[in-house]
Amino acid sequence: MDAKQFQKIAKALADPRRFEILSRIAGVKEMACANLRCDLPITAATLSHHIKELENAGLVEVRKDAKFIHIRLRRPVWREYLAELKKI
Amino acid sequence: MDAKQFQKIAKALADPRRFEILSRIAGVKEMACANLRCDLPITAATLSHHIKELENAGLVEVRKDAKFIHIRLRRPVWREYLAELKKI
DNA sequence: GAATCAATTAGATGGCCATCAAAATATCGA
DNA sequence: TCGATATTTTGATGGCCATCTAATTGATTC
Repeated sequence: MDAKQFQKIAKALADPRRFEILSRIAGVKEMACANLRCDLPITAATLSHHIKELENAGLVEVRKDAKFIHIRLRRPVWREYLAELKKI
Repeated sequence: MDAKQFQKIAKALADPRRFEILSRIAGVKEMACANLRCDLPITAATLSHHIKELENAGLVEVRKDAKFIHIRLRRPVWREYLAELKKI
């Protein structure tokens, strides 16, 4: 993992909403975007923004299924990030 | 570790300068503040600000020795943070 | 006591970003 | 085709924050 991605991930995790999203999708194979919105007190526009940030950091991947999108944690990237932190 | 501190740490890590500081003091028992400034392209005021943020997040502790201050990583907190991330 | 060095504080500034509302795009069902 | 639902995009706004300069505090040395 290069420094740039590491930095992006750190920034992505700094927002509580994004961490919440990560926590939720981590427990399942994948999760519908609309499903996420039920619990989070944010508009669809804001959620869309956060998902893009997570995707841009390489932390999640998105699958489009007709009207819906499904988000999935990229576990190898997550593990790599943890390993990077543990180096300290 | 409560959610508040977890959040503070995540935010503290999001700034590259602060992560750099952490990386450096992690390798030694403690490090003089003036020593840190040698390598970082920031003013003393900014460094002071960052150190306070790290302290506020509970990540470091500071020892004052006459004119100088010495910074030390609080390893148990760091370990706790990693453990928290690993829960995901 | 004056000069010097380390660090902090105060105050200002510029940029980034989470958020929203509104409009647009896309897909489905009737 | 029309309306409904899901998501994205656009544009705007307000707040937070990294950074600086300048002034201040505290400690040392001469």
